[in-house]
This record gives sequence, C-alpha cells and structure tokens, in this order.
Amino acid sequence: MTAASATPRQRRPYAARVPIAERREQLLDAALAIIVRDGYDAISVDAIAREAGVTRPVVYGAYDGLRPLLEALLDRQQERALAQLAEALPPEPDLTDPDRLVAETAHRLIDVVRGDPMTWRPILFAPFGMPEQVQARIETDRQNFLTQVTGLLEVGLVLRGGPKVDAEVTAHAILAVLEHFGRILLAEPERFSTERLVGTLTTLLGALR
Amino acid sequence: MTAASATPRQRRPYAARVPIAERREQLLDAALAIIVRDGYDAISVDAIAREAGVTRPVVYGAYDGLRPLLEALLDRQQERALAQLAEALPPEPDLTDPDRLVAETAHRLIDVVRGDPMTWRPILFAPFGMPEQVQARIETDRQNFLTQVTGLLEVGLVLRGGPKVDAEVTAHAILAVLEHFGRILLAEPERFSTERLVGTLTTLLGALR
DNA sequence: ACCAATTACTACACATGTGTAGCAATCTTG
DNA sequence: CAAGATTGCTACACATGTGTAGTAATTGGT
Repeated sequence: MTAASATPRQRRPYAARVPIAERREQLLDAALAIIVRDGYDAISVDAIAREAGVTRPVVYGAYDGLRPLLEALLDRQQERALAQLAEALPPEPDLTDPDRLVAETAHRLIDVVRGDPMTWRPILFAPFGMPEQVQARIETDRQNFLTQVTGLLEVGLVLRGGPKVDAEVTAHAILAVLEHFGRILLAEPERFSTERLVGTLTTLLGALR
Repeated sequence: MTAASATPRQRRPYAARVPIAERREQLLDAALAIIVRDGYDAISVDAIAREAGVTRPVVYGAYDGLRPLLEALLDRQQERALAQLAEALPPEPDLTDPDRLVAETAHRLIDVVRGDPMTWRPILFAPFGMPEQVQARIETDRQNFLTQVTGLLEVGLVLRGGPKVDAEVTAHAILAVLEHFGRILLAEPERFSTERLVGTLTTLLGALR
C-alpha cells in the first residue's frame, strides 16, 4: 500500500465559499460566457461548473439542473434586454418630425447593442437552433416589439405622408434590418460605424415619399 | 441456461442492401430530416443511423464519421441552394425597368424557397449556433450574393435616379429583408402570401425617390 | 479558540454517444 | 446452385455527461 500512497490524489483546493444567491449569479455568468465563446452546443452542467471553477454538485446545489439554470439565465437576460430597449425607445415619441425620431432612436438602439454585447450577441445571433422554450420567449418579445412598430408605422406614415403600405409586413422588414444591423455591428464594429448605419437608414427613409 | 435461451435476442432484420453511393444519399437525407425536425443539437451518428433504419457501422462504412458526413451534406445542400438561386436570378437583367426586375426576381426567389423547404429552412433559420465550418460556408455565399447585389444597386440606383446611398450597407439591408421574408414565409405560409410580400417590396421600392 | 451550520468535494451508478473487430446474412457471378 | 464478394449486424471498450449520497473543509458566532 506504500506505493499507492505515493499518489495520494491531493484534494482539489476549495473554491471560495459564496452565499447561494451570489453563486447563482456567478453560474449564470459562466453559462453566458460559454454560450458567447463556444456556442449553445457547448453548454452542460459540467462545462458550467468548470467555467465557474467549482464542481458539479455546487451547480446542482444552486439549480435543479441544466434546464432550470438556463431558464433563469433566460429570465435575467430577457430582463436586461427589455430594460435596455425601454431606455432606448423614446418615452414620448415626437411625431411631428418622424424622420428625426427614427434616426435618433436607431442611434440609441445601436449604442445599446454596442454597450452590452454579452447580452445582445446571443439574442441577435442565435435565436434559432436553441431550445424551443428560448425561441418561444424571444419570439414573444419580438412580436411585442413588432406590434409597437406596426402601430407607430400606421400613425407615422399617415402623418408624414408616406406611401400606403402593408404595415405588418413593413414592420417585419424594418425589424429585420435593425436586427441585421445589430449583427454586422457586433461582427465588424469598426467597419460598420454607428454613423454609417444611421446615415443609411436616414437616407433611405428620407427617400421614401 | 435454459431460462436464458428463452429470450434469444432475435437478430435485427437486415435492412435492404444498398450500394454505397445510394446509401450515402440516404444518410444525407436522414441527417437533413433530423436537422429540420429536431434541430442541430439532435444530430449524431447514432441518430442518423436510427433515422435511416440501419446500425452505426453502416454509417461508418459510408463516411468516416459525423464531421465528414455533415461536410458532405453541406456540400450537397449548398450546391442545391446555389443552383436554385442561379435559376431564380435573371440571367440578363433588364436594367431599363429596375422596379419590375426587382419584383419579378423577388417573386421567383420566394417561389424557390416555398418549393424546397427542406433545403431552405436550415439555411434561413439556423445560420448560427452551427459548427463554425458551416457558418463560414454560408457566410461566404452570402458575401458573394451581397457583392452582386451591391454591384446591381450601384448601377441600378444611378440609372433609376434613386437617392445616393451607401451601397454596401443598403445591400445588407435588402438581403436581411429577403432572408427574413423567407423565414416568415416558411413559418406562416398562408399568412404571408407571395403576393403580399412582393407587393410590399414593390410599394416600398416605388416610393424610393 | 471552538463548534455548528454552511458550503464544497469525492466517488459512484447510470445514460448516451463513439469507433472498431469479428461474425452473419445477402447478393452476384460463373 | 454454390462460392466469393459485399454489405449489414452484434458486441465491446472507451469517452463524456447526469444526478446523488456521503464526507470533508470552511466560516461565523459564541
């Protein structure tokens, strides 16, 4: 047995002891980091534990498994995203100058995305290929936003004297452009400056008569 | 041992014997079906074998593993998609009537997507969250298409007397709209008819002055 | 400085997927 | 209709991930 005791499998050093609430946040951060860095396929309780520098039972102590953890992450990120969106959207839209309104709103939206890529990258880049639950959640928020845009469009286009268009389909188109701008912004931040993107939007909008 | 022989683990009935080339196609079909039905996360050699009604060694006989198989699938689907695209794009664009040209091209593109959802669903719905290699491939094709559109835009907008815009960013916007239309088309075919989508495009384009 | 509560770790049983060696069935050709 | 070639199946060893019981370290209050 003396030979066996030569390698006493030294115990892993204890990770810092942390109250459970804080640990939960830390685990969500770890999960998000994995998603952003390695993609959704790489997520597992094991990977999250490794990323956070703890062992799996610690994760199971904080959440009842991968599904609930991701659910919590989704809650948190959704809350963050919606809060940032609410801050970027104008509280009292000044409909007397719609073009300016759109330009400034777009500018703020772009800054929001640029300011918190960890939150927006997964939302903009991976709405598909994710668990159904996640997709459904994002889709609901999208629909809400879409409805708002559709409403604004209907009012705005009339006030502004634009063409008569299918407001719903147009809202889809606008949202698609905004989302894609968010993506190319995150992918090549220096190539697609805020000014360039807002400028194009402004020009296109201004040409709509 | 008599008790054990009561359940002689009856041999699995042999799957139809198939020459290797045909088997390969069949396996690619099985993989595609899984991706469309259950998402990329559900892909494994095991799942493909099950889907095709054979055992894993059969898969390993046809391909050297999951990676090469998916590579082959990517090749095939890319070829199909590009062929369909080439057929839908006008060989000799009639630049004297750009609006009409755009409308008819859009119409054909929509029909192409509607006509082969198995091919287009993964391309339109899952460019992200997929293996890097796949993303890279799709991104390359996108860039090509983007370059073409950018070129057409530069010529077309001048001939047509449209506004002076950033052609590259505008091309991104157009492509984003087309892709999103493809998605909502596949998601709710009856809600978003071809006419509705093309109509909106035509109206918006007509209003650009 | 100690003890109890809290928190973290080890170790195990199980599940699913990978890749391969060796055997069994089927098909083809003479 | 009988080999031989071809194709498919079974069974195994291994790898990675899940979830949990039991044990050990840490920490805050006395």
